Amino acid sequence: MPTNDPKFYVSTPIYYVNDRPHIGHIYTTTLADVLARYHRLRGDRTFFLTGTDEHAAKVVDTAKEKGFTAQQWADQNAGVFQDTFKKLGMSNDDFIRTSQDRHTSRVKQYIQQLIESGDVYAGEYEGWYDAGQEEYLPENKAKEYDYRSPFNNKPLVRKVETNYFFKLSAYQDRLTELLNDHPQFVQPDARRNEVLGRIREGLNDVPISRSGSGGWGIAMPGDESQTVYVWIDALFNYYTTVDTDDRRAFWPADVHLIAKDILWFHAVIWPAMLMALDLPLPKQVYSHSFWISEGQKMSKSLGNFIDLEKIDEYVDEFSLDALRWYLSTQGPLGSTDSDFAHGKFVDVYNSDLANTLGNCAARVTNMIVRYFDGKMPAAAPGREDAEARQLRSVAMGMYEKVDTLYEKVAVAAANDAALEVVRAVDTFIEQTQPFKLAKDESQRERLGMILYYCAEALRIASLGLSPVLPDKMAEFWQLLGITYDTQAGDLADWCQWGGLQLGSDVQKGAPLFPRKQDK
RNA sequence: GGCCCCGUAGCUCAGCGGUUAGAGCAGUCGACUCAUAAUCGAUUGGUCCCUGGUUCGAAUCCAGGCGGGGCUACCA
Repeated sequence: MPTNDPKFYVSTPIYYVNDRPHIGHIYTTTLADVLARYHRLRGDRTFFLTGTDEHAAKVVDTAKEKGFTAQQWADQNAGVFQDTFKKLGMSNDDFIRTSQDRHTSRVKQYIQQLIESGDVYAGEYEGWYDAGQEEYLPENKAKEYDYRSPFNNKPLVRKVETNYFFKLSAYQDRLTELLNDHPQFVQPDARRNEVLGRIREGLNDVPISRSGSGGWGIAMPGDESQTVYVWIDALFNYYTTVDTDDRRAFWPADVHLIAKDILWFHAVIWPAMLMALDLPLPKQVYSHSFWISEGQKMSKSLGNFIDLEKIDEYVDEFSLDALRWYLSTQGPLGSTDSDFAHGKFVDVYNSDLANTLGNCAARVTNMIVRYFDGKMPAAAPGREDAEARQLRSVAMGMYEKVDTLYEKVAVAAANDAALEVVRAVDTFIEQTQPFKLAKDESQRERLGMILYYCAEALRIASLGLSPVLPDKMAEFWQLLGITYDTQAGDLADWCQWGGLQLGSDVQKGAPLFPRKQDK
C-alpha cells in the first residue's frame, strides 16, 4: 500500500475446492485483479495470488461419493477454478493449491518451528462430539441443537482427544496493540471494531490439529496420527507461496482481500501465528461484505444464486469489462451487503459506460476522423483559453486522486475520479462547440486544439480506468493509435499532459459499450 | 444477552463541529446536434430516524429511544 514501496502483494482467500465458483469468488478475485493491474500500471513489482484450499475433511467424503480419490477430486475442482479465472481474464501470478508439495513441505517446517518455540503444544481438546457425523460441534451449536445430533437426533457425547494447540492466548496484548496502533490493519473500521471487541473478551488457545483424517491433509510433524487443521494449513498459503528465494521480497503481503465470514482467522489467528514465527505481518486485511441478489439473500431455494452460468450471461451480453465495472463500483467493499440486480446493472452500464465513457470516446474520435481525416491535430500551445485550461487541470489532477484512492482500496471512488475527467470532456465540448467551428475554415487551428484537448483528456481518463476496464481501454488506445505496456507501467508519467502525438492515426471504431435496453 | 456498524434528496451514497447540507442516477424544463434516442445547462426534491443534552454554533459530539444490519472463535 505505501506509495514509496515499489512492490505490491495482493491475495484472495484460497477457495474451498468443494465449491463451485460463484459471484463471491469472482468478486474477491476481480477486486484483487483490479488492484494488481493498478499496481502494475503504476510500475510496482506486483504479485497477485489466488488458489484453492483442499484439505478439508469433506473433500474426502465428497470424493468418495463421486468415486474419486481426494486428490483426483481436488485436481478436477481446482481445475474448474483455474479455468474460470482464466476465462474471466484474471491476471493472478500464481495459483496455489494446498495439496501441492511446495505448500505442504513448508507448512510442516513452520509448524515444526512453532513446536520448538513452544507456541504449539500437545493438549487436550474436550467438546461435544456427534458420532453420526464424526465431528465436534461448537458449544453454541450444540446448545442450539439441545445437545442432540442434528442428523440422527442421538445425544451428543462429551469427548476428549489429544490435539496440538496454538498459544493464541499469549498474543492478546500484541494483537490489541496491532489493531489499535495500525487501524489500517483491518478494514473497514466496523470490522476492525468487531475484532477488537472479541479480542477484549479474551483469547483461548486454539487446537490446530485433528485426528482421523484418513491420510488427507498435512501430518503434524512428529505425530502422524494428527493432521494440521485445515484452517491453519490454509492460512499459511500466503506465505508458503512466496517463501522462495526469488519471491521472498514480496512478503509481507500488502492486502489480504477476504470476505467478512473469515475475518477472525485472518485478523487474529494469522497475525498471531506470524508473530510466533517472528515474521513480518501483512499490512492489511480487507474484509468486504456479501452480494445479495435482486434485493434478497442468495439461496438455493430461492434460485437466485449468481452462479457461473449467470455470470457468463452477463459477460456475453454486456462484456467482461462491464461486469468488472459493476462489481468494482457497486460492490460491498464496505460493511454492508450490496445488491446484484439486473435493472441496476443495466442502469449503471448505460449511464457510466455507454452514455458517459463510450459515447464521449465515440464523439471525440468521430470528430477527429471527420474534421481531420483521422490524423491527430496539433495541440497549438499558447492558445489555451479558460475552458481548455480547466479541462487540462481536471485531467492532470486525476492521477493523484486515483492513486490516493487506490491506496485506500477505494476502487469505486477511484473509478469515479477517472470518469470525472470524461464528464469534463463532455462539458468542454458543449462549451467550445467544435462541431460548429468545423464549418468555419478560419477556426481550423482552434478546432484542432479543442479536439486534441478532448482526446488527450480521454487518454488520461482511460489510464485511470484501465485496471477495471483493461480490454476496452486497450481497444480505445488502438483507436487513438497508441499502446501501453500495462504489465510494467509508469502511470505517473503517462498521466502527464501531452502524451498524444501530432498526426497519429485515429479511428472511430465500433461503440465500446453499446447502449442496452432494460428488459 | 453482550459488543459493533448503519439510519442524510425517489434510489445508491459522500459529508463526521462552523458559510444558504452535497454527488451520481432517476424526475421536470430548456439548449444543442459532433456522438451510442447521446450530451450540456437550469431546476424539483431533504423535520440530515426521534427525544434530550454539551456548545456561540451539531447531520457532525454525548445520553436515551426507535428501526435496519453485523459479530459472538474451531463446517471452507
